[in-house]
Amino acid sequence: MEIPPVVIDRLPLYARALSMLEAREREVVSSQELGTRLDVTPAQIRKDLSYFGRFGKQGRGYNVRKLLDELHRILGLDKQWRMALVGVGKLGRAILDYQGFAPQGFRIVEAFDTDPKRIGEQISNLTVKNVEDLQRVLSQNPVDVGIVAVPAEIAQDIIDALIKCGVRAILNYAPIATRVPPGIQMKRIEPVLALQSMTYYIKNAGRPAASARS
Amino acid sequence: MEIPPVVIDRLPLYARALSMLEAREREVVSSQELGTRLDVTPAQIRKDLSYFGRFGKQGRGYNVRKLLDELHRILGLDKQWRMALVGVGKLGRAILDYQGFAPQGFRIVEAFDTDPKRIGEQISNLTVKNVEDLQRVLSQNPVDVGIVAVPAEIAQDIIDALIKCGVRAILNYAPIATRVPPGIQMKRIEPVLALQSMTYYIKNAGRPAASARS
DNA sequence: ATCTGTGAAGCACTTCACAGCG
DNA sequence: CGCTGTGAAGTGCTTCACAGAT
Repeated sequence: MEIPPVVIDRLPLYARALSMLEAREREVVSSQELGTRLDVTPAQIRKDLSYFGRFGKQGRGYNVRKLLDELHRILGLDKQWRMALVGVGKLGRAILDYQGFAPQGFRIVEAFDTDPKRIGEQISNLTVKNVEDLQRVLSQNPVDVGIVAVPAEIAQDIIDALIKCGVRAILNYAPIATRVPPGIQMKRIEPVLALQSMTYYIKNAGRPAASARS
Repeated sequence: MEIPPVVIDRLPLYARALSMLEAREREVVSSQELGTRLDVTPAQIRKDLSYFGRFGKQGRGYNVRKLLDELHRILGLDKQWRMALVGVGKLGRAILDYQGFAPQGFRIVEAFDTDPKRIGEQISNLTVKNVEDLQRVLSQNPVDVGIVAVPAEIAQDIIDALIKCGVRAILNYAPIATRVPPGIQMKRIEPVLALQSMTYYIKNAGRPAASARS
Protein backbone atom coordinates (compact mmCIF):
# COMPACT_ATOMS: atom_id res chain seq x y z
CA MET A 1 0.00 0.00 0.00
CA GLU A 2 1.16 3.51 -0.78
CA ILE A 3 1.17 5.65 2.31
CA PRO A 4 0.76 9.43 2.02
CA PRO A 5 4.04 11.20 2.79
CA VAL A 6 2.33 13.57 5.22
CA VAL A 7 1.37 10.57 7.29
CA ILE A 8 5.01 9.48 7.53
CA ASP A 9 5.93 13.01 8.58
CA ARG A 10 3.48 12.87 11.49
CA LEU A 11 4.52 9.49 12.89
CA PRO A 12 7.70 10.79 14.56
CA LEU A 13 5.55 13.40 16.26
CA TYR A 14 3.32 10.71 17.68
CA ALA A 15 6.35 8.69 18.73
CA ARG A 16 7.79 11.62 20.62
CA ALA A 17 4.56 12.29 22.48
CA LEU A 18 4.32 8.61 23.38
CA SER A 19 7.90 8.63 24.69
CA MET A 20 6.96 11.41 27.01
CA LEU A 21 3.89 9.57 28.21
CA GLU A 22 5.93 6.42 28.70
CA ALA A 23 8.46 8.33 30.80
CA ARG A 24 5.55 9.35 33.00
CA GLU A 25 4.49 5.72 33.18
CA ARG A 26 1.24 6.31 31.41
CA GLU A 27 -0.10 2.97 30.21
CA VAL A 28 -2.95 3.91 27.92
CA VAL A 29 -3.82 6.92 25.80
CA SER A 30 -6.74 7.73 23.52
CA SER A 31 -6.51 9.35 20.10
CA GLN A 32 -8.49 12.17 21.69
CA GLU A 33 -5.89 12.95 24.31
CA LEU A 34 -2.92 12.47 22.00
CA GLY A 35 -4.61 14.79 19.54
CA THR A 36 -5.11 17.51 22.10
CA ARG A 37 -1.44 17.39 23.06
CA LEU A 38 -0.24 17.50 19.47
CA ASP A 39 -2.88 19.73 17.92
CA VAL A 40 -3.93 17.00 15.51
CA THR A 41 -7.49 15.74 15.22
CA PRO A 42 -8.22 12.34 16.82
CA ALA A 43 -9.63 11.07 13.51
CA GLN A 44 -6.38 12.01 11.81
CA ILE A 45 -4.35 10.01 14.30
CA ARG A 46 -6.59 6.95 14.02
CA LYS A 47 -6.57 7.12 10.23
CA ASP A 48 -2.78 7.52 10.14
CA LEU A 49 -2.25 4.50 12.38
CA SER A 50 -4.78 2.44 10.43
CA TYR A 51 -2.43 2.44 7.43
CA PHE A 52 -0.14 0.17 9.41
CA GLY A 53 -2.41 -2.01 11.45
CA ARG A 54 -4.85 -2.10 14.34
CA PHE A 55 -3.02 -1.04 17.44
CA GLY A 56 -5.82 0.17 19.70
CA LYS A 57 -8.44 -1.39 21.88
CA GLN A 58 -11.97 -0.20 21.37
CA GLY A 59 -13.38 1.46 24.40
CA ARG A 60 -9.90 1.90 25.92
CA GLY A 61 -7.41 3.50 23.57
CA TYR A 62 -3.81 2.63 22.77
CA ASN A 63 -1.26 0.93 24.99
CA VAL A 64 1.50 3.55 25.13
CA ARG A 65 4.41 1.13 25.23
CA LYS A 66 3.08 -1.11 22.51
CA LEU A 67 2.20 1.71 20.12
CA LEU A 68 5.57 3.33 20.69
CA ASP A 69 7.33 0.07 19.85
CA GLU A 70 5.25 -0.31 16.71
CA LEU A 71 6.04 3.22 15.56
CA HIS A 72 9.74 2.69 16.19
CA ARG A 73 9.63 -0.45 14.12
CA ILE A 74 7.62 1.19 11.33
CA LEU A 75 9.96 4.17 11.13
CA GLY A 76 13.13 2.13 11.45
CA LEU A 77 14.01 3.75 14.77
CA ASP A 78 14.86 0.41 16.34
CA LYS A 79 18.31 0.63 14.72
CA GLN A 80 21.33 2.89 15.09
CA TRP A 81 21.88 5.22 12.16
CA ARG A 82 25.34 6.31 11.05
CA MET A 83 25.74 9.83 9.72
CA ALA A 84 28.52 11.82 8.07
CA LEU A 85 28.72 15.58 8.45
CA VAL A 86 30.19 17.70 5.66
CA GLY A 87 31.18 21.24 6.60
CA VAL A 88 32.60 22.03 10.03
CA GLY A 89 32.25 25.81 10.03
CA LYS A 90 30.21 27.46 12.75
CA LEU A 91 27.03 25.70 11.73
CA GLY A 92 28.75 22.33 11.36
CA ARG A 93 30.31 22.64 14.80
CA ALA A 94 26.95 23.43 16.34
CA ILE A 95 25.55 20.33 14.65
CA LEU A 96 28.41 18.21 16.02
CA ASP A 97 27.78 19.64 19.47
CA TYR A 98 24.05 19.05 19.31
CA GLN A 99 22.98 16.63 22.00
CA GLY A 100 19.64 15.76 20.42
CA PHE A 101 20.72 13.24 17.79
CA ALA A 102 22.47 10.51 19.78
CA PRO A 103 19.62 9.70 22.21
CA GLN A 104 17.42 9.01 19.20
CA GLY A 105 19.90 6.62 17.63
CA PHE A 106 21.52 9.01 15.17
CA ARG A 107 25.30 9.14 15.47
CA ILE A 108 27.67 11.39 13.54
CA VAL A 109 30.62 9.13 12.81
CA GLU A 110 32.56 11.17 10.26
CA ALA A 111 33.20 14.86 9.66
CA PHE A 112 34.61 16.37 6.48
CA ASP A 113 35.66 19.80 5.26
CA THR A 114 37.54 21.38 2.36
CA ASP A 115 39.48 23.93 4.39
CA PRO A 116 43.09 22.78 5.08
CA LYS A 117 42.99 24.73 8.37
CA ARG A 118 40.17 22.53 9.60
CA ILE A 119 41.33 19.19 8.22
CA GLY A 120 42.96 17.15 10.97
CA GLU A 121 41.30 19.14 13.71
CA GLN A 122 39.72 17.17 16.57
CA ILE A 123 36.10 18.07 17.34
CA SER A 124 33.77 16.09 19.58
CA ASN A 125 35.84 12.88 19.35
CA LEU A 126 36.09 13.10 15.57
CA THR A 127 39.01 13.99 13.34
CA VAL A 128 37.98 16.30 10.51
CA LYS A 129 38.87 14.67 7.21
CA ASN A 130 39.42 16.04 3.72
CA VAL A 131 36.35 16.02 1.49
CA GLU A 132 38.58 14.59 -1.22
CA ASP A 133 38.79 11.44 0.88
CA LEU A 134 35.02 11.19 1.24
CA GLN A 135 34.71 8.39 -1.27
CA ARG A 136 37.56 6.36 0.19
CA VAL A 137 36.50 6.77 3.80
CA LEU A 138 32.81 6.10 3.23
CA SER A 139 33.34 3.12 0.97
CA GLN A 140 35.31 1.43 3.72
CA ASN A 141 32.81 2.42 6.36
CA PRO A 142 29.47 3.42 4.88
CA VAL A 143 27.00 5.75 6.50
CA ASP A 144 23.25 5.96 6.04
CA VAL A 145 22.72 9.69 6.25
CA GLY A 146 24.66 12.75 5.10
CA ILE A 147 24.38 16.08 6.87
CA VAL A 148 25.27 18.99 4.61
CA ALA A 149 26.44 22.19 6.30
CA VAL A 150 28.54 23.74 3.54
CA PRO A 151 28.16 27.04 1.66
CA ALA A 152 25.35 27.10 -0.89
CA GLU A 153 27.78 27.21 -3.83
CA ILE A 154 29.17 23.75 -3.22
CA ALA A 155 26.16 22.07 -1.65
CA GLN A 156 25.02 20.33 -4.82
CA ASP A 157 28.49 18.87 -5.45
CA ILE A 158 28.72 17.61 -1.89
CA ILE A 159 25.28 16.05 -2.11
CA ASP A 160 26.20 14.32 -5.37
CA ALA A 161 29.38 13.00 -3.79
CA LEU A 162 27.54 11.69 -0.74
CA ILE A 163 25.01 9.88 -2.90
CA LYS A 164 27.81 8.30 -4.90
CA CYS A 165 29.07 6.92 -1.61
CA GLY A 166 25.79 5.16 -0.93
CA VAL A 167 24.16 7.69 1.35
CA ARG A 168 20.39 7.33 1.03
CA ALA A 169 19.16 10.25 3.10
CA ILE A 170 20.36 13.82 3.34
CA LEU A 171 19.71 16.46 5.93
CA ASN A 172 20.50 19.69 4.15
CA TYR A 173 21.27 22.92 6.01
CA ALA A 174 22.53 24.76 2.92
CA PRO A 175 20.19 27.57 1.87
CA ILE A 176 19.71 26.59 -1.74
CA ALA A 177 17.50 24.42 -3.90
CA THR A 178 19.28 21.17 -4.64
CA ARG A 179 18.23 18.02 -6.42
CA VAL A 180 18.52 14.37 -5.55
CA PRO A 181 17.76 11.37 -7.73
CA PRO A 182 14.61 9.33 -7.11
CA GLY A 183 14.87 6.98 -4.17
CA ILE A 184 17.10 9.33 -2.21
CA GLN A 185 15.53 11.14 0.70
CA MET A 186 16.27 14.77 1.46
CA LYS A 187 14.93 17.18 4.03
CA ARG A 188 15.99 20.77 4.34
CA ILE A 189 16.46 22.82 7.47
CA GLU A 190 15.63 26.37 6.48
CA PRO A 191 15.09 28.81 9.31
CA VAL A 192 15.22 31.80 6.96
CA LEU A 193 12.49 30.46 4.69
CA ALA A 194 10.40 29.74 7.77
CA LEU A 195 10.74 33.36 8.86
CA GLN A 196 10.06 34.67 5.39
CA SER A 197 6.73 32.90 5.14
CA MET A 198 5.61 33.94 8.64
CA THR A 199 6.15 37.61 7.84
CA TYR A 200 3.43 37.38 5.22
CA TYR A 201 0.88 36.85 7.95
CA ILE A 202 2.15 39.41 10.43
CA LYS A 203 3.25 42.19 8.12
CA ASN A 204 0.00 44.13 8.41
CA ALA A 205 -0.75 43.72 12.07
CA GLY A 206 1.45 46.66 13.08
CA ARG A 207 4.05 46.39 15.80
CA PRO A 208 2.44 46.86 19.22
CA ALA A 209 2.94 50.27 20.76
CA ALA A 210 5.94 50.57 23.06
CA SER A 211 3.75 51.03 26.14
CA ALA A 212 0.79 48.70 25.78
CA ARG A 213 -0.15 45.09 26.54
CA SER A 214 -0.23 43.22 29.81
CA MET B 1 -9.00 36.25 -1.14
CA GLU B 2 -7.84 33.36 1.00
CA ILE B 3 -4.50 32.10 -0.18
CA PRO B 4 -3.48 28.49 0.45
CA PRO B 5 -0.75 28.32 3.11
CA VAL B 6 1.39 26.06 0.92
CA VAL B 7 1.53 28.85 -1.62
CA ILE B 8 2.89 31.25 0.99
CA ASP B 9 5.49 28.67 1.95
CA ARG B 10 6.75 28.49 -1.63
CA LEU B 11 7.06 32.22 -2.26
CA PRO B 12 10.29 32.63 -0.27
CA LEU B 13 11.75 29.84 -2.36
CA TYR B 14 10.91 31.72 -5.53
CA ALA B 15 12.31 34.92 -4.05
CA ARG B 16 15.60 33.23 -3.24
CA ALA B 17 15.98 31.81 -6.72
CA LEU B 18 15.20 35.21 -8.21
CA SER B 19 17.83 36.86 -5.99
CA MET B 20 20.38 34.49 -7.38
CA LEU B 21 19.33 35.23 -10.93
CA GLU B 22 19.41 38.94 -10.22
CA ALA B 23 22.94 38.66 -8.86
CA ARG B 24 23.88 37.08 -12.17
CA GLU B 25 22.18 39.97 -13.94
CA ARG B 26 19.57 37.83 -15.53
CA GLU B 27 16.74 40.06 -16.72
CA VAL B 28 13.99 37.62 -17.61
CA VAL B 29 13.04 34.13 -16.52
CA SER B 30 10.22 31.79 -17.51
CA SER B 31 8.15 29.69 -15.15
CA GLN B 32 9.65 26.73 -16.97
CA GLU B 33 13.22 27.61 -16.07
CA LEU B 34 12.43 28.67 -12.53
CA GLY B 35 10.57 25.41 -12.09
CA THR B 36 13.48 23.33 -13.28
CA ARG B 37 15.81 25.05 -10.82
CA LEU B 38 13.44 24.62 -7.89
CA ASP B 39 11.87 21.28 -8.73
CA VAL B 40 8.41 22.81 -8.89
CA THR B 41 6.15 22.52 -11.94
CA PRO B 42 5.86 25.63 -14.12
CA ALA B 43 2.06 25.53 -13.78
CA GLN B 44 2.43 25.56 -10.02
CA ILE B 45 4.58 28.67 -10.14
CA ARG B 46 2.21 30.49 -12.49
CA LYS B 47 -0.82 29.53 -10.41
CA ASP B 48 0.89 30.60 -7.19
CA LEU B 49 1.80 33.99 -8.60
CA SER B 50 -1.66 34.45 -10.09
CA TYR B 51 -3.10 34.71 -6.57
CA PHE B 52 -1.35 38.04 -6.24
CA GLY B 53 -1.50 39.59 -9.68
CA ARG B 54 -0.22 39.35 -13.20
CA PHE B 55 3.51 39.78 -13.15
CA GLY B 56 4.61 38.10 -16.36
CA LYS B 57 4.68 38.97 -20.02
CA GLN B 58 3.19 36.42 -22.38
CA GLY B 59 5.69 35.03 -24.79
CA ARG B 60 8.59 36.29 -22.65
CA GLY B 61 8.36 35.34 -19.02
CA TYR B 62 8.93 37.34 -15.83
CA ASN B 63 11.20 40.32 -15.31
CA VAL B 64 13.50 39.06 -12.58
CA ARG B 65 13.90 42.36 -10.77
CA LYS B 66 10.26 43.27 -10.88
CA LEU B 67 9.00 39.89 -9.72
CA LEU B 68 11.54 39.84 -6.91
CA ASP B 69 10.36 43.27 -5.75
CA GLU B 70 6.76 42.12 -5.85
CA LEU B 71 7.51 39.01 -3.82
CA HIS B 72 9.41 41.04 -1.25
CA ARG B 73 6.47 43.37 -0.92
CA ILE B 74 3.95 40.52 -0.72
CA LEU B 75 5.93 38.69 1.96
CA GLY B 76 6.78 41.81 3.93
CA LEU B 77 10.48 41.42 3.23
CA ASP B 78 10.86 45.07 2.35
CA LYS B 79 11.12 45.85 6.09
CA GLN B 80 13.59 45.07 8.84
CA TRP B 81 12.33 42.55 11.37
CA ARG B 82 13.34 42.68 15.03
CA MET B 83 13.77 39.36 16.82
CA ALA B 84 14.38 38.29 20.41
CA LEU B 85 16.23 35.07 21.20
CA VAL B 86 15.40 33.13 24.35
CA GLY B 87 17.94 30.54 25.44
CA VAL B 88 21.67 31.11 24.94
CA GLY B 89 22.97 27.60 25.48
CA LYS B 90 24.93 25.91 22.72
CA LEU B 91 22.05 26.07 20.29
CA GLY B 92 21.19 29.67 21.15
CA ARG B 93 24.79 30.74 20.65
CA ALA B 94 24.90 29.07 17.27
CA ILE B 95 21.74 30.96 16.34
CA LEU B 96 23.27 34.24 17.48
CA ASP B 97 26.36 33.46 15.44
CA TYR B 98 24.39 32.52 12.36
CA GLN B 99 25.19 34.85 9.50
CA GLY B 100 22.13 34.02 7.44
CA PHE B 101 19.49 36.14 9.18
CA ALA B 102 20.82 39.69 8.94
CA PRO B 103 21.27 39.85 5.15
CA GLN B 104 17.59 38.98 4.80
CA GLY B 105 16.47 41.73 7.13
CA PHE B 106 16.07 39.66 10.29
CA ARG B 107 18.01 41.08 13.25
CA ILE B 108 18.32 39.55 16.71
CA VAL B 109 18.13 42.57 19.01
CA GLU B 110 17.69 40.91 22.40
CA ALA B 111 18.88 37.71 24.05
CA PHE B 112 17.46 36.18 27.24
CA ASP B 113 18.23 33.25 29.49
CA THR B 114 17.28 31.92 32.93
CA ASP B 115 20.76 30.83 33.98
CA PRO B 116 22.43 33.41 36.28
CA LYS B 117 25.83 32.35 34.88
CA ARG B 118 24.77 33.48 31.44
CA ILE B 119 22.86 36.62 32.39
CA GLY B 120 25.03 39.67 31.82
CA GLU B 121 27.31 37.85 29.44
CA GLN B 122 28.21 39.63 26.19
CA ILE B 123 27.63 37.60 23.03
CA SER B 124 27.69 38.98 19.50
CA ASN B 125 27.16 42.59 20.59
CA LEU B 126 24.28 41.67 22.87
CA THR B 127 24.05 41.49 26.64
CA VAL B 128 22.18 38.42 27.81
CA LYS B 129 19.24 39.51 29.95
CA ASN B 130 17.15 37.74 32.57
CA VAL B 131 14.00 36.09 31.25
CA GLU B 132 12.19 37.63 34.20
CA ASP B 133 12.78 41.01 32.57
CA LEU B 134 11.36 39.84 29.24
CA GLN B 135 8.10 41.68 29.71
CA ARG B 136 9.73 44.91 30.84
CA VAL B 137 12.39 44.95 28.12
CA LEU B 138 10.09 44.01 25.27
CA SER B 139 7.32 46.37 26.25
CA GLN B 140 9.76 49.27 26.02
CA ASN B 141 11.23 48.00 22.78
CA PRO B 142 8.96 45.49 21.07
CA VAL B 143 10.12 42.81 18.69
CA ASP B 144 8.21 41.08 15.93
CA VAL B 145 9.57 37.58 16.20
CA GLY B 146 10.66 35.33 19.06
CA ILE B 147 13.26 32.62 18.62
CA VAL B 148 12.92 29.86 21.18
CA ALA B 149 16.03 27.80 21.94
CA VAL B 150 15.27 26.61 25.47
CA PRO B 151 14.83 23.09 26.88
CA ALA B 152 11.56 21.39 25.97
CA GLU B 153 10.24 21.59 29.54
CA ILE B 154 10.01 25.36 29.60
CA ALA B 155 9.36 26.05 25.93
CA GLN B 156 5.61 26.48 26.33
CA ASP B 157 6.02 28.98 29.16
CA ILE B 158 8.55 30.98 27.17
CA ILE B 159 6.28 31.01 24.14
CA ASP B 160 3.36 32.21 26.26
CA ALA B 161 5.52 34.96 27.72
CA LEU B 162 6.71 36.11 24.30
CA ILE B 163 3.16 36.27 22.99
CA LYS B 164 2.13 38.33 26.02
CA CYS B 165 4.84 40.77 24.98
CA GLY B 166 3.29 41.25 21.56
CA VAL B 167 5.43 38.85 19.55
CA ARG B 168 3.39 37.65 16.58
CA ALA B 169 5.67 35.02 15.10
CA ILE B 170 7.76 32.33 16.72
CA LEU B 171 10.62 30.28 15.38
CA ASN B 172 10.74 27.30 17.70
CA TYR B 173 13.83 25.11 18.03
CA ALA B 174 12.56 23.25 21.12
CA PRO B 175 11.77 19.60 20.38
CA ILE B 176 8.24 19.51 21.71
CA ALA B 177 4.69 20.13 20.56
CA THR B 178 3.61 23.57 21.70
CA ARG B 179 0.48 25.60 21.12
CA VAL B 180 -0.07 29.17 20.09
CA PRO B 181 -3.35 31.10 19.98
CA PRO B 182 -4.97 31.85 16.63
CA GLY B 183 -3.36 34.72 14.76
CA ILE B 184 0.11 33.88 16.06
CA GLN B 185 2.50 32.29 13.60
CA MET B 186 4.84 29.49 14.60
CA LYS B 187 7.27 27.35 12.66
CA ARG B 188 9.37 24.61 14.16
CA ILE B 189 12.92 23.64 13.30
CA GLU B 190 13.11 19.93 13.95
CA PRO B 191 16.12 18.14 12.53
CA VAL B 192 15.42 15.01 14.54
CA LEU B 193 11.86 14.66 13.22
CA ALA B 194 13.21 15.19 9.71
CA LEU B 195 15.65 12.32 10.20
CA GLN B 196 13.00 10.11 11.79
CA SER B 197 10.69 10.36 8.82
CA MET B 198 13.46 9.76 6.27
CA THR B 199 14.44 6.51 7.94
CA TYR B 200 11.03 5.10 7.07
CA TYR B 201 11.96 5.19 3.41
CA ILE B 202 15.50 3.93 3.69
CA LYS B 203 15.16 1.34 6.42
CA ASN B 204 14.74 -1.59 4.04
CA ALA B 205 17.29 -0.71 1.40
CA GLY B 206 20.17 -2.26 3.31
CA ARG B 207 23.40 -0.42 3.91
CA PRO B 208 25.69 -0.74 0.89
CA ALA B 209 28.46 -3.28 1.28
CA ALA B 210 31.72 -1.90 2.62
CA SER B 211 33.52 -2.52 -0.64
CA ALA B 212 31.11 -1.64 -3.43
CA ARG B 213 30.03 1.34 -5.51
CA SER B 214 31.99 3.63 -7.78
C1' DA C 1 6.34 30.90 -31.96
C1' DT C 2 6.47 31.41 -27.05
C1' DC C 3 5.00 31.73 -22.57
C1' DT C 4 1.45 33.62 -19.27
C1' DG C 5 -2.91 33.35 -16.68
C1' DT C 6 -6.73 30.55 -15.44
C1' DG C 7 -11.11 27.82 -15.35
C1' DA C 8 -11.89 23.02 -14.99
C1' DA C 9 -10.46 18.39 -13.98
C1' DG C 10 -7.94 15.46 -11.22
C1' DC C 11 -5.63 13.98 -7.17
C1' DA C 12 -4.41 13.83 -2.26
C1' DC C 13 -5.40 14.55 2.23
C1' DT C 14 -8.67 15.39 6.09
C1' DT C 15 -12.85 14.95 8.46
C1' DC C 16 -17.21 12.83 9.19
C1' DA C 17 -20.05 9.54 11.04
C1' DC C 18 -21.07 5.26 12.51
C1' DA C 19 -20.69 0.06 12.88
C1' DG C 20 -18.57 -2.87 15.98
C1' DC C 21 -15.76 -4.38 19.82
C1' DG C 22 -14.38 -4.34 24.77
C1' DC D 1 -20.81 3.51 27.19
C1' DG D 2 -16.26 4.75 25.22
C1' DC D 3 -13.21 4.57 21.81
C1' DT D 4 -11.25 2.37 17.64
C1' DG D 5 -11.13 1.52 12.70
C1' DT D 6 -12.85 2.83 8.32
C1' DG D 7 -15.70 3.63 4.06
C1' DA D 8 -17.65 7.77 2.28
C1' DA D 9 -17.97 12.66 1.93
C1' DG D 10 -15.73 16.86 1.92
C1' DT D 11 -11.89 20.04 1.36
C1' DG D 12 -7.82 21.86 -0.47
C1' DC D 13 -4.04 21.63 -3.60
C1' DT D 14 -1.95 20.43 -8.09
C1' DT D 15 -1.98 19.70 -12.85
C1' DC D 16 -4.08 20.10 -17.28
C1' DA D 17 -4.98 22.34 -21.32
C1' DC D 18 -5.87 26.16 -23.91
C1' DA D 19 -7.33 31.10 -24.91
C1' DG D 20 -4.94 35.18 -25.37
C1' DA D 21 -1.06 38.46 -25.35
C1' DT D 22 3.45 39.76 -27.35
